[in-house]
Amino acid sequence: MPELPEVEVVRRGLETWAAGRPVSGVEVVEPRSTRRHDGGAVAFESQLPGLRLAAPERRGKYLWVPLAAAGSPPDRALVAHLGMSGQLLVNSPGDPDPRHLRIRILLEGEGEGEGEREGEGEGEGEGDGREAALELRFVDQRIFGGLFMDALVPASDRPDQLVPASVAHIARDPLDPYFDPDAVYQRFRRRRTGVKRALLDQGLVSGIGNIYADEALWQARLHYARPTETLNRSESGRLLEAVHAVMVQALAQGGTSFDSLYVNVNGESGYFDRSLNVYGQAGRPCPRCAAEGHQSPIVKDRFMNRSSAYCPRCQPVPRRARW
DNA sequence: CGCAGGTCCTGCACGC
DNA sequence: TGCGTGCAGGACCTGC
Repeated sequence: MPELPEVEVVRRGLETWAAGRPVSGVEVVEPRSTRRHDGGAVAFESQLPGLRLAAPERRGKYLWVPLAAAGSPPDRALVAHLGMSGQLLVNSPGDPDPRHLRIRILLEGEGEGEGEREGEGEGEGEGDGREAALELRFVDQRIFGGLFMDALVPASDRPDQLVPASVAHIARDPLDPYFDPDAVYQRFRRRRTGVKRALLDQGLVSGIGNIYADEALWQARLHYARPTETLNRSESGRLLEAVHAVMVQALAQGGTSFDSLYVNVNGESGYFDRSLNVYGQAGRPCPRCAAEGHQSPIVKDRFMNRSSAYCPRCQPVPRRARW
């Protein structure tokens, strides 16, 4: 499941392979994957070609590529959300289609102005690959994700920054240079909900999904049902630092190479195999308690239609709880 | 058949 | 009464 670190890996891959290229063609294979585009698949296919991709940006789990018409600065963006199972892949146009291909976007080579096509450029020319056409593919088994275009508007807190209108309600994430932990703490105090709900609310802090929420809560030794208004400043700070640490670690381990013609987004980063302390670990001993000589198996609860894993010993249920 | 979960949408309960 | 806001839960979707 792509969370912030996985999306950041995709952003970097796009920056390397796609930025600077003009779109020369679009095929929407699955219309539901463009359901958030105004006008749907037909409009998407007709509006995107001819625009040039600028440097990709990200906020939380949202990724966007500013789009510019020839001779103009970007005023809109191609927005991507990977949902539960989305991938963005960069391929050569002739490569065989993957199983759940939903959208393909043909990108011209860099540098060349007009579409110079000379036979199949399959094995010829080569160079550094910058001149060859590429195919950007959106692959998504469950169709929770999608691609759409949207106007760029000034960010509410920093009018010099542009964000897609549909992303304006998403809070800054813990890796954002302008992320403000104290402002989040103030909002925790005003809320009347449990801390895990708050962590998953993308309008409060963005980029956190179910897996990293559980991991960060474990790291900060907080139970998921702890009422946010009872957190003190140091607990809030500890929690947000834990979220940051979990994301940085995942990025370091999941940021596998994208020096091949393949943008890695499969969500199977090494992080999932090696570093999970509670998520998916039900029944196994809590690593922290084990290190202290105690045997304390991880518990899995059903909660807000999701699983929540925690250690009952070092993350005890609070006296007052908000589920 | 139930489970996996990110986001949008709906509806409810407030307070003014 | 009406409106805005905050919060909770369901719908969406497919493969195992």
